[in-house]
Amino acid sequence: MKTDASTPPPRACADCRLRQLPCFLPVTLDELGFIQSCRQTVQAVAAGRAIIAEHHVSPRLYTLYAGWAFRYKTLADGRRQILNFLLPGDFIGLQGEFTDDATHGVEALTDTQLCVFGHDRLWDIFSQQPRLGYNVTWLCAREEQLVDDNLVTVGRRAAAERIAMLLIHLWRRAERLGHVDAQGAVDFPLTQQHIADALGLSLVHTNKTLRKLERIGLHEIKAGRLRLLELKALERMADYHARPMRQVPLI
Amino acid sequence: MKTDASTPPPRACADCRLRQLPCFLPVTLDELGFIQSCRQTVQAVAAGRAIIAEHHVSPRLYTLYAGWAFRYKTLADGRRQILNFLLPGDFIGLQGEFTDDATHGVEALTDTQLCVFGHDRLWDIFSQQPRLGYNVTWLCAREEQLVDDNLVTVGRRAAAERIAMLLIHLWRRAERLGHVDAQGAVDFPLTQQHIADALGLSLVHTNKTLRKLERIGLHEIKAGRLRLLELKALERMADYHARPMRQVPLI
DNA sequence: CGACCCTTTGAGGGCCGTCAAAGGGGGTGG
DNA sequence: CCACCCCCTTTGACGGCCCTCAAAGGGTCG
Repeated sequence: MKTDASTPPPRACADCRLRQLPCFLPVTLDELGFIQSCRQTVQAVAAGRAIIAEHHVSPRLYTLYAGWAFRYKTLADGRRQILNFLLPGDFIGLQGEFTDDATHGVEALTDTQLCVFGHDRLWDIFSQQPRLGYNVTWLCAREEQLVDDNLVTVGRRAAAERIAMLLIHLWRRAERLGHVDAQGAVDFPLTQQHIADALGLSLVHTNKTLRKLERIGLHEIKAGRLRLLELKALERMADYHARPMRQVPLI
Repeated sequence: MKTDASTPPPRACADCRLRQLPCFLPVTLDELGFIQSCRQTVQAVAAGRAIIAEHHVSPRLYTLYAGWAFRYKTLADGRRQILNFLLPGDFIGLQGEFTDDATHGVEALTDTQLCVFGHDRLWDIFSQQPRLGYNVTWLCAREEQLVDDNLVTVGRRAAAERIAMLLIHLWRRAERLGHVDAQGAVDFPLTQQHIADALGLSLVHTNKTLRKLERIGLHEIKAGRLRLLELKALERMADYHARPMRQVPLI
């Protein structure tokens, strides 16, 4: 039902468990071989450790194979903003390709497994496999959408609306990946501090608002798993509009 | 000194006034010819009119040739969030390529001139001119950075810090394009409502904060032009860190 | 000259931030 | 196996930043 973050990606991309999920675009055998030739190595990063350190340029690109991570930025005095969460299949490190100073950090939220690509292969992707280049752009545009959405949430929604939004959003992303169990629950590894940092709220107010939503029976977070008990009510509260699910690329 | 929004782009891309600016990456003659062959037509959009209507999928891509615009999203009850501002050279419409529902609107802030590309040419760019495909990704990643920065601002900065951030940011972008006059002023076509919508503030509070910064002499907005009188103080207030200026692609 | 948009200022209140402290749960070491 | 510790969660108190409501002033265009 879920991808085990302790199992590294298989040696052959053809055996990749992610690729077997219906939410990812199929690739040709040729493209698959090319992707595998780009894959430098495999790497495990433990929960709480940096995948890309803030203010450091990473010479690598990654595909998140298993586990959750997040992109973030911090101000000089320590205030932190989480930009978006990364789930299996997400591509990491593209921003570093086009700027001299690394702009944000990436941290593992759970234990993670990563497929590692040398950044010098990025140009090879575009020049040798145009369709994969197109897909890289696709992934980039898709990540920008996530940030767009989060910006609207942080800029214009009240605390309860923000939390409703985040819960629905993450639940849906986990659902796509087949992580929903028979009880309608998904793994939910965020602490309330993560939620606060993603939503532009304080920890205390995040806790009070979460408890309020839970008390009126909209959702339940128990033992690191999230269930949405009143999806419609949450969607109404957040002004959430489901997007049609569409296959996305996987590099 | 500034690009006149009433002058349409020249017939030949080789005569493009934007391309003569040092902030844009040079292209080969071959690429230039290709870009011109992709350019369907030219379009003027008056201040306040939609370039891409919210909730409509645009079958077109644009390069903003002259004038300012902005991307935004609105909630059902009318609350609006501006995601980022668009200045000459920015590429518009990429998100629409990869999702079924259009996710955001684009509105002209001033009178604008646009170069129009059919969206069916996007694939041609990747397949026939890999380097231009790479550049499209570059532009996409760069726009995401803008949204990242704005998200940090809205999520974690206080009102005065947000405003300082926006003023510096927009001034710098205009400077890159050579829009600074001898008095250190740039065109600044935003209303306070735009500033409020970009920063997640109310109009009233935006006004009061702007006046406060102006009263202590940090900046001046007069006759639609902005001057930064105390750049260092503004940067300290905003925790702003200048990024090295680097040439960017122009499609 | 009136209409409309944008700016400006005041008053009052509520949402959310900070400070403070206790409770719970899992891991580690004695 | 128990004790301790650390991290995360939870709750209360209080204050301030920012929101809403309201209304007047200025500039431009028809």
